[in-house]
Amino acid sequence: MTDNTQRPATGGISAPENLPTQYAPAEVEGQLYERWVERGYFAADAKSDKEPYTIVIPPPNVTGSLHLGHAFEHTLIDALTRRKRMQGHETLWQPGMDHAGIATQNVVERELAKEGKSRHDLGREAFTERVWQWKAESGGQISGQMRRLGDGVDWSRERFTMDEGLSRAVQTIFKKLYEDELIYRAERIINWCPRCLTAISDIEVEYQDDDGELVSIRYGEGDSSIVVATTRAETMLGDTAVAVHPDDDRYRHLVGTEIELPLTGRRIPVVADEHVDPEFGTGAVKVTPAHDPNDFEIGRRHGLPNLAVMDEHAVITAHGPFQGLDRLEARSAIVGALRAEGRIVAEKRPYSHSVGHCSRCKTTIEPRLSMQWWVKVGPLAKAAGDAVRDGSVTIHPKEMESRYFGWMDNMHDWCISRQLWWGHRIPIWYGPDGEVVCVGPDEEPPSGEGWHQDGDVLDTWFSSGLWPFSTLGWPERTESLEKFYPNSVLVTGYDILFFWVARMMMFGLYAMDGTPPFRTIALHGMVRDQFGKKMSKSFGNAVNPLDWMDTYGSDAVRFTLTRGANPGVDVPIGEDWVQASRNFANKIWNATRFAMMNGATVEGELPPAAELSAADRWILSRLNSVVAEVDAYYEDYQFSKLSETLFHFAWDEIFDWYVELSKTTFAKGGPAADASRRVLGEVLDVTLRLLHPVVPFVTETLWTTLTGRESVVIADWPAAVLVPGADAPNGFSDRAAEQEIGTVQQVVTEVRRFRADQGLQPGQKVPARLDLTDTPLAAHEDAIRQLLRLQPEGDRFAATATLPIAGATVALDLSGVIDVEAERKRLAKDLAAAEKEKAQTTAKLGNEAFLAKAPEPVKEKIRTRQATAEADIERITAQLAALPQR
RNA sequence: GGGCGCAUAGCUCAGCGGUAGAGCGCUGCUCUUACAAAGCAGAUGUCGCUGGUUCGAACCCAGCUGUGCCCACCA
Repeated sequence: MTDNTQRPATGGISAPENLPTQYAPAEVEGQLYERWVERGYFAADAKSDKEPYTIVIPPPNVTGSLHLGHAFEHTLIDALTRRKRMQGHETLWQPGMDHAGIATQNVVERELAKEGKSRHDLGREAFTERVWQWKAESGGQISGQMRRLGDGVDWSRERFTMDEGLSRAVQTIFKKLYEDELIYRAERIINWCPRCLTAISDIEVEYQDDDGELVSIRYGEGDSSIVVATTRAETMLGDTAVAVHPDDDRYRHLVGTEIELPLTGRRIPVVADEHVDPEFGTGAVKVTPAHDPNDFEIGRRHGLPNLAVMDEHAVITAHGPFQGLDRLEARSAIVGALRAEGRIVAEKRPYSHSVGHCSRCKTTIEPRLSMQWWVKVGPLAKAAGDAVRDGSVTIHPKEMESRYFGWMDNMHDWCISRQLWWGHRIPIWYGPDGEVVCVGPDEEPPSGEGWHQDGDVLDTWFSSGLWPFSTLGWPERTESLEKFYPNSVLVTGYDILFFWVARMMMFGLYAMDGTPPFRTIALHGMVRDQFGKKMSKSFGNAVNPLDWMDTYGSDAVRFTLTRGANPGVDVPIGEDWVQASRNFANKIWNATRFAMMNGATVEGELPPAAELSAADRWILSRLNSVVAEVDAYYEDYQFSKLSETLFHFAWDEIFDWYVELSKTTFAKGGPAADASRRVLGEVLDVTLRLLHPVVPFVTETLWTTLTGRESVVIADWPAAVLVPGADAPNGFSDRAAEQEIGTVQQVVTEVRRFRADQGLQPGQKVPARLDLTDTPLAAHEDAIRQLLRLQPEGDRFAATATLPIAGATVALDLSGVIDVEAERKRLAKDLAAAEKEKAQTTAKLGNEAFLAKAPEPVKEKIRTRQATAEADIERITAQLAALPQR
């Protein structure tokens, strides 16, 4: 769709005089969003001929609400898709949510606990029903918040990982993996959360240093005794060996013998194993195969029994005085008992060591031997690594690749079964005679006496790994799947590179016959507070982005986040910065308002180059450069750069100079004013379109008012700026005009500085007289007078000094009103700076090595600097000489 | 224990081989008819330390110090 096919805007603010002097974001944002949705701007059509552009949302948890991290990620995705939409792509921003197995089950269980019930009181079916009910009532508040942010997602395609369709996808791939022998069942040591009562995968374990106590315990008696050290004394009840290094002479004589395990009356063997580090501690380690992953491996190598002494709640089950104690009670009880027997030979307290915690509830993980389902990741991870290695998928920023490879190349098999009720139930049925049957989506499960389904559900990341294609209808070959797979880019935080990205890569390549789920992975950083500290609820520095959006507008929040977004780098954000962004929005608002009140227009062709003033040509030339810069930054995911570029171009160049210069032109009227009105309209039109992906709301209001067209959402993305009559088919460029306006700026700034230094009031009468006759600035005399607020015709003064700034002559009155000493001081400072600059450049140009080796453009630059310094010295010396003598 | 990153203005960060930048904060002056959520002007840095490469280093190399993150089975 192009601009001229758009209908005129209806309703809302349509005339500049209706725009209030201050921008009030809250009043317009909500209505604009609903209008966009109603008009179907965000709907993606699988039948379209346009080139597709697809991004899937990293699905937020149903339990979640929008925090700044989401706001950040969504802003980046939204900006990318909005731009592509304007560029004429068939754009899909796929929304949806994740069922978040453990997290959601925990929330609902907590709710039940308030009623004094547990999930077991309800039973499996009623409990899951209850979760669905919870989801319907309070889950998914995030979608309302996404609307507030302005996320241009296709709501008609919203998906949930527990939807029927997505569940079919889960079952389908499970069966495929099972049949390819990439899913298997095995008894291993897994990470067990004794509070959630489920296994969790390695990456769901968070390690942190905890203070513990390292006790050294003497096993056995006399010459055949061995001292072992442990932080987990309670597991000794399950010890089935002591291990030493095979080459350790201290213990060589004991290998193969049995020694007494204290408190139990059992005798356990001493085994030799390479895993033991003879340098650490006493060089002897107790072996508890049922409660430690390393010990399990040692046990397997030596055929040791696995003796479990704790149940799923981490309560001791071993017969004896410790039965019924939980692991911590048991630990101190056992240490006490050992001490009483004189078995404790050393204690080190506190002893800081790394302990695993459940990422969901922070409970200390208990390694536990149990039967679980696993994905054999070897071949899948290999393919996922290769896809990046061979360049079919690229990672931004590139430094993150090494992390990705490090993970993919060393991935352990993935434990996918969870002892939960909320999630995709494992499609495995067991028969009365030990049969195991995997049931596909359209198959009848076996029935009859003794058949039952596996009670576990799948890891929540199993279904989110299918997200890039399950949301498009897979396993069916739908039109949407054909059109929108693979996704164009994945935008997500580096923190879930392994949780999520790795899984999508493996499953995508596997399910889609080697086609990766996306071509590019663009990783962003984490949002932090204004001091660079991690935001967390417990630390009290977490911010609710909705509060800021209410106060300053969604655009302000979005612009702040984008402005801080360097690829892969964390983003600090503080309220001051949101305020600054709001000020920017207000500035755009007022500048556009001014332009419209002065008749700026987008109607008709741009006037031919010959009819444009230097200022017009300058700003159009700059506009053309900015369009190109912004495009380049978008292609490289340099959000910070593109926002910064637009911010400075709009404020420093358009608003501070072009708009100010145009005031004089408008006041004069005539054809020059008409030309300028058209140029100002053009510049704002293009700039608003460039800004729209980042600040959609304020640009929509202003652009529709300025142009009278339907919506900037469906406007064309700006292309090269073309001016009739200018021989510049790839975009208008006018270096001479840029230089000329640069000189005007220099003169005006110089005089302003003089006046500020002199403390001269603007109301005070004409302290400077301009004589620009026969200079290139003659044409700008009126504008300069206006900018300096000089009287149209100043009196002549007796004592004057001239400032030969780039050929212009500014005559300054130095009689009477000025502070001669202050001026002398200022000039002396400037003179010193200029002389230093001259000395530096002269030294450089006198350096033979420099002249021989430096490239020509650099030398040219230095020569220019030298010339400028010399001119400055001449000028300042003249000014000093002209100062009244006393 | 490995791997990766970072140290630049009071704060948060750009710059990554040719005169030190931005936003906020700070100091003056100004209600100039788009905007005081503004305008104009200004101050502020031996670019962590030490060496090296180069005509030239904030930028490249080495070492050091400090700091952050990721991974890892050290009892």
